[in-house]
Amino acid sequence: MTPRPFHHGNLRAVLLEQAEVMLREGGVDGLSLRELARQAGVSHGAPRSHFIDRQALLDALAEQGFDRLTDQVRSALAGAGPFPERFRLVAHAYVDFAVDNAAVMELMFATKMNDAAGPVHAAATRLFQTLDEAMGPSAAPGDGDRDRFKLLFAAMMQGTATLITTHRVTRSQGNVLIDDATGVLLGSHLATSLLQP
Amino acid sequence: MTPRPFHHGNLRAVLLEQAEVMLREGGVDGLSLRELARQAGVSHGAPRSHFIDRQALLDALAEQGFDRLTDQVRSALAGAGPFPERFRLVAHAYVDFAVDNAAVMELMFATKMNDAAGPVHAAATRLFQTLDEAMGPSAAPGDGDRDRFKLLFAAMMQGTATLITTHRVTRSQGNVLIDDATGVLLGSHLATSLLQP
DNA sequence: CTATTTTCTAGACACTGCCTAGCTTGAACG
DNA sequence: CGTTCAAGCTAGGCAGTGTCTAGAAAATAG
Repeated sequence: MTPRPFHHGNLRAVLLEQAEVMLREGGVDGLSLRELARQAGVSHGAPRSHFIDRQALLDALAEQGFDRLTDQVRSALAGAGPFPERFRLVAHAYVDFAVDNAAVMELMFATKMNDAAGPVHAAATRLFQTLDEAMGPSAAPGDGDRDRFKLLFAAMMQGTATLITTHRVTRSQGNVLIDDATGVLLGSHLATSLLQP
Repeated sequence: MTPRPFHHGNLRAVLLEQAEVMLREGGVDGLSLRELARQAGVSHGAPRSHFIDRQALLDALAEQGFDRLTDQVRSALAGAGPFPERFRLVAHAYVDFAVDNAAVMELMFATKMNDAAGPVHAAATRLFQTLDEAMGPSAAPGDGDRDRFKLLFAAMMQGTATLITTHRVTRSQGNVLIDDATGVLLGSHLATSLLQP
């Protein structure tokens, strides 16, 4: 057996990758730093060089989650056509991510992540900016209706995702819910300024 | 010092009460069975007679949370006047609870609570039924629009609550959001069957 | 009064996160 | 090229946790 080199080389990346697997299988509680080190073939203290805390690991996972969700929304937006359809696609992309990554979503929207500073909140802000882009070019900066519409849309997606991941609603019911939500939102008076720029 | 009697008498109730205090102060992670036993003045194994698991304790707290939220919604409904106002009051009651009991809400809507059986899910169902009553008497059983409206309303409240508790939105922004949401929902075509029974 | 069941105690075990001291290695620098 | 130096890793230890067990104490039932 060739002994593993002392320096792993890219331990951090491996840990993050394995951590997400563990997260998916055993939830947040099932994520142990020591077990993670064991699977990576390093000593139990090794992860500390890359993540000062267990919470630091969770933060990194949450940040990664926000970035991936942002990418998913962006790519849904890339192949989007006429205007009302854009929101349907974005909403479905959002909820799809939430369903496929329920454990990560739980990290992303944990009350722990409350410090407005920090990379996690920054990643969340990036996601919000992407949602902003979905609404097309801003007519006037500080558009009140526009911001309120965005929050409404975000709340709708997040709420729907929660209802599905907590099994309060089936997946297909969730799809109907998304379509209803986007339909209702786009039919509201808050959307008029977006539809007629 | 008079020694505490061997039998505590109502340990379960005391544990639940103290657990909620600990939950509020230190979050889910800060809730320790041993510390709980210490505060109650019993041995570390005592809680096991009432909660087989740590998870069983969390389940009980979640169930209690659902019941309290249901009560809060009910009492908001009790003093409600004209129709459109009912939803505003219910939504505010819901979100108020979520803000004041963020840690408990996290338990209530954790992905762990996924078994459709069990008292937690039952308590959640009771909450949903209460939401149903908020819509007034059902015209026809199995009203599709009615159910879709209910889900839309639930998703809206839950999403708004999440946005606030995760500090993505301030409390006052949240209040605007709730009013916007109820306004938009009640102006939608899904609400027509409710407004004209 | 006795038998049984519930409630609690006390000890043990495996496991966890975190801290510390020290070894190994790659890289920077004179 | 040789020497520092910092980063990455090991290994041991500590306090704390959840869970299991055997058994004592008390309430309850017969």
